[in-house]
Amino acid sequence: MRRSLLTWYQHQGRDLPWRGESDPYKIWVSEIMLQQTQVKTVIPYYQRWFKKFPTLEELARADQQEVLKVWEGLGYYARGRNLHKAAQKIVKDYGGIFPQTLEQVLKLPGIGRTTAGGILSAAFNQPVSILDGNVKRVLARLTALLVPPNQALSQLWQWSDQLLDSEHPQDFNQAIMDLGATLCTPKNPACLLCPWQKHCQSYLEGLQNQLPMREMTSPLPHKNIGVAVIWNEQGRILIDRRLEGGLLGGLWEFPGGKLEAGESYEDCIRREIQEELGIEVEVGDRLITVNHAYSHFRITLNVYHCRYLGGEPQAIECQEIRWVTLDEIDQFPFPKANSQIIAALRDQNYPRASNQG
DNA sequence: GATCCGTGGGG
DNA sequence: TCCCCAAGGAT
Repeated sequence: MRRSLLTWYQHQGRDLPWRGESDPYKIWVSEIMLQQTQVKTVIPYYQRWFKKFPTLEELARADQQEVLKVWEGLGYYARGRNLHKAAQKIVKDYGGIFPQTLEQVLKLPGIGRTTAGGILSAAFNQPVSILDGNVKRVLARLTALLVPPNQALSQLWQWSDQLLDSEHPQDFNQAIMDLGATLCTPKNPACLLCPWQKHCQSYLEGLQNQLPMREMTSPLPHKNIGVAVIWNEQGRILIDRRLEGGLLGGLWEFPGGKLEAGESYEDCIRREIQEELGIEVEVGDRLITVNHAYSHFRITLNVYHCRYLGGEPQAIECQEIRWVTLDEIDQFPFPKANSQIIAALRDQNYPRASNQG
């Protein structure tokens, strides 16, 4: 059974930029980028990353803002922040040499059991099992698991451990992930091409399109947000850097906040700007409305041009604030929903600028 | 153990 | 348009 998978992998495995790579730094970066993120999305970010941070030492020396700028658009920004923190820890604790024991690797921020197994098997051919989304799906189908995978994690880890080819852990882990990504897909699995067809309980029972069982999901709540593009008399815009811990931590944004019951967007924006920045603004024309879905809620950004009236801007509910021109704004990492606001500002501003000469 | 944490693409 | 889900980890 292991042999049939490895033979399939030898002929049908994907050719990916990090395959055959022996530098643990490069393996590590690929594993972090691939968390909850498809290969196609990762590849351009992966290439760009090493132009900016060719070595682990250069990553450790970088400023967090540079790291987040390269990560901009990839999402789950704690991954980028943790990559940076872990690089500094590796330089400090291990002399810049990526650690090679499971215990040490698991202590690095952003690395859990699956990522640790992925790194140790891919970089050092160590027999450490993994349980990513692909493996969960493959094993759930293989065994015809009758509960959602996340309700049977200890069982799935046992199966992953038992199946792992201890003679070829590097290729085996890559192979089972490729199987899940290319044949044993979430919808319409290509069972006729599968090397494990004869071993697959779901296929034998005709259940491959019913399994794995779905996880329980609750409907996403929706929030309406008032957002301010605050202009001063020099034609600069006020942006703020979000607090470290939570959603989009460390990224820049246009200030604003949640609309309260019975409140107009004008009132909301004046209130939020006073609370967060301690300044007064006049709310003007609506610039754009942006709908965006995060992983656990949806928002509508109602964006208004505002005029700065007075008060000294203070970083009350953020890390930092800055007045910037539209030309400078590209230097700062912004979340995706905000990039639509920037695009709208450009569209609107260029004709204005040309009219003014 | 349940929640939080982004974004893009497919059906 | 809407829902699903993708190389998960931290709290």
